[in-house]
Amino acid sequence: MNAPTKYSHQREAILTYLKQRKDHPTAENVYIAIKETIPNISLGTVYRNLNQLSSSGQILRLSGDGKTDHFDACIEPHYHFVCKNCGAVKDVDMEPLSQLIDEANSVSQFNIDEVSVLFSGTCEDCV
Amino acid sequence: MNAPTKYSHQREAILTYLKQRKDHPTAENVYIAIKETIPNISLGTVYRNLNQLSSSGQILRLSGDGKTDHFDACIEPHYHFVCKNCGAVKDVDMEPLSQLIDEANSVSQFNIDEVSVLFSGTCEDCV
DNA sequence: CTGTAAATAGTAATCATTATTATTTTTAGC
DNA sequence: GCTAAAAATAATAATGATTACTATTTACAG
Repeated sequence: MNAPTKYSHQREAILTYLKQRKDHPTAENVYIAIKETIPNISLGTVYRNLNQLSSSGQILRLSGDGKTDHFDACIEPHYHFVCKNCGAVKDVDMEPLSQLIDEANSVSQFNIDEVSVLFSGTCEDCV
Repeated sequence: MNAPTKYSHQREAILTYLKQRKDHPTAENVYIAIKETIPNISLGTVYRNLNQLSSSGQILRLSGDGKTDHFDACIEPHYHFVCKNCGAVKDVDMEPLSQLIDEANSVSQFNIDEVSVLFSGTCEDCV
């Protein structure tokens, strides 16, 4: 089991901030936003808490744009899109395919429990 | 249009090496392997050529394990798996769903031309 | 209250990747 | 085969994202 978790004002603020966003901020985005209310918060604290929140399943880490990770407080399975031009990460409002993981497990020797579906192309703001 | 491409011994070796691998090496892996035959090759050269080969569509870049990119000389659409324990990236031998991109385009305003499906869990070597 | 362990701020360090630059290779035209 | 221009290279410095370190602060059980 993991180390016990103590309450922290900073972690609370990070989670609250993420929950009220519909986009998917990076650690840097979160850091800048939280500084408005907690001016002396440290970037390391943001990273540590994002790691803790995602490994405890409270938020989702979105890798895959190759560079920086993005974070999503909506932990329901859903698909994402990344714009090759501006780098924005957005939700794709389609029904996730429930059979994907089962099918992958049946054709492989792996023990699969997760799937990430990431579309890419150009977003509506980058014509 | 891109800069014209001149032949290079190093790029040839990198592509040949990638084609004969069934796993999906990182830039570092490629660098170490190619050094066997071209001892003074530079890591920067490996990165530059992997970038060039992937942006010209000759190889595939696999992001998504969060850390390092992996490269795949098989450019046919197919799905991948990453082991959360050892980090290995492997192929999943299932038929890719051709309708995924169409469906995502029909429910969104994005101009989607690519999709990456990445399963994760534990591989057969990490029991 | 008090002790202890977790969390923090501030900073240094690491890792993957890209940029820079002087030199070498490729290759097209003679 | 030579020659010249452009691309590619090796070596190294620099960057950007993330993690590690450390002294101090905070949460909270007894």
